[in-house]
Amino acid sequence: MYFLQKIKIDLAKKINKSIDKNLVKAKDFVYPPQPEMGDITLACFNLSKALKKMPNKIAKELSKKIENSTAIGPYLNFKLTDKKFIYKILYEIAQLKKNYGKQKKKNIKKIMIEYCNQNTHKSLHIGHLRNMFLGNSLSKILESQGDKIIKVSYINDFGIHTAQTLWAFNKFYANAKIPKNKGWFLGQIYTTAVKKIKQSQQAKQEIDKIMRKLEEKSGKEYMLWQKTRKWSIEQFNKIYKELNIKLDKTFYESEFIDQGKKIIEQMLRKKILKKSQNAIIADLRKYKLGILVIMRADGTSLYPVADIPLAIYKTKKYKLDENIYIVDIRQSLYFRQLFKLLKLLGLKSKPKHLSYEFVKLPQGMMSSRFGKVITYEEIKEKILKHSIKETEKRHTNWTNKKIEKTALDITIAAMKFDILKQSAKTVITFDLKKALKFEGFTAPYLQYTYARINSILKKFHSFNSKLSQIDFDAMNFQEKQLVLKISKYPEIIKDSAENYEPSIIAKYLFELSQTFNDYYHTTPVLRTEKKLTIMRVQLLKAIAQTLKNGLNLLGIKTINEM
RNA sequence: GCCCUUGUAGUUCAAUGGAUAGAACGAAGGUUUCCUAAACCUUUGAUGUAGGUUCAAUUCCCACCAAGGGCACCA
Repeated sequence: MYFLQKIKIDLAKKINKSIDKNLVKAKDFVYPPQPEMGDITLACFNLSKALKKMPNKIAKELSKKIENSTAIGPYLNFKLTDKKFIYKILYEIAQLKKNYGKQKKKNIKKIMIEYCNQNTHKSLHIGHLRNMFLGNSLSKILESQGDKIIKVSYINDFGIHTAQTLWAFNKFYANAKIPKNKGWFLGQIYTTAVKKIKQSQQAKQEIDKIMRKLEEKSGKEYMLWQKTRKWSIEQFNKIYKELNIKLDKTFYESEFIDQGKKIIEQMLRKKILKKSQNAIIADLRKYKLGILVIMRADGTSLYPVADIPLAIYKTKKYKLDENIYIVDIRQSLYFRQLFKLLKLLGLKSKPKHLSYEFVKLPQGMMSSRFGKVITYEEIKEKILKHSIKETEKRHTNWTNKKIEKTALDITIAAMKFDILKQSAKTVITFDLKKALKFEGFTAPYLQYTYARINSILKKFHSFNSKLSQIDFDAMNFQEKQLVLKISKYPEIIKDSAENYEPSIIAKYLFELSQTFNDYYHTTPVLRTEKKLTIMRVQLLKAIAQTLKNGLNLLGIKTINEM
């Protein structure tokens, strides 16, 4: 257990003893709005009812009985940052290093997280990035809390969109020169397809025909599908590598269709599904979940045909405690319908749709179906270009290779942070102009803070001083505030995991950096008395470690020099 | 029509019923013989409207206004 948590438990015990009732819990302690008020606080309003006393009076009485506490109105404030506290926190971090913030569990759960659900034959855009970044970060965060996480992706390589792209490919790009980035090229074709379909009378029939060929796995169309499918998958793998996203397993829709069709037959016999207007549907109106179409009137498959067998396969093969789907909120009705069908089938699993809001552009909604997207490639190239320029400006003596490597790390970090800093529950308005800003609440700001600390630590040549010999009495107010801030890190991670919100970590790391940068400007670390240098270096090490650990949970690399 | 979100500073976002509603960007001004100025400091400015519950409401409830999303053959 982390030291701050221990302190809260101890304090709660002391207070409960003093009032002779078991009313206060560790989690009742919060932090005062102003650091001068104290390090931790208990609001006495809730005690007021149980003790039948004015909250101000309770606070005042308690402050007399409990050491290091003062009452301000109804609040009972405590000072924590004494020598022992500082030592304990810095010791914890120095011992645990990259494990600082992690939790251990007795009952380890096996949780599958499905994300990175891309469509082949379509553009990969900023909306998909939100999915990837969230999934990547959440798996790391949940893993840090002691559970076993299996990261999987599910590629939709079989929907009608593939037939649409193939249709446009044959019609308008048959003789086109195929560029290097073939996956991106397919995205462009898809956009063309959507436009041309609107203008063409026979398009729908022709596309339906292709779709049937794909279901039959025959003909030139199927061959072309196989070839182009690979283009997309290669593109995805390249992007995952670039973004440092690692998956344990990838499922493909096309691999579950045949199995799905058999299950659909069974479900028809069990009357879970029925025929209506030649299509196969699930009538879920009595559960207030409307109607879900499973198979089209022409006999071709829709998405539940693969989703149902996949869910069964996952649960049985992996023996999951939890099965989490990270998917756009616009599919929340669909997931409720899917989960209901799984339940009707008797599948004992705990599926969870972890939704997040979509990404829009300043001009409005983004939609690959209407060709209004910013692709991954576009964003990356623009930010990278800017990043290279900024890096060159600062390091005229660096080699091109070093500049490019650093600039790429900054670029990926900037993209990830820009998305993750915002709560998953809110719509993101993605503004490329703002994404090119490397100041303020951005990844480069955090990376820069880390690089600065690193630069000091590099210049410090160790005296090999023991933590227990360091004079922490010499710590000033700002330094104590920094220690207090890093002591909160483990509970920030816990909070972020419980709420599935990487944004909590992003905000915390930013605040920590702000406090540090302010400190940096006021206080010399190396050019001062030796004993102060030793003490400050120790503090800096702890801050750097905390920044590194936190950024790692967001999937962001720290940079030693920038 | 039914269901679900969301309205906070010029803009983009915080604040899980608690102390003076915080940041960032923008705008205006300032800091470099001093460990990286991708930094720091100062100024500027906001809870859609009208009620209710509460000792206390940005937060909970109701109505209205506004925006967005989902709802039978896209995923």
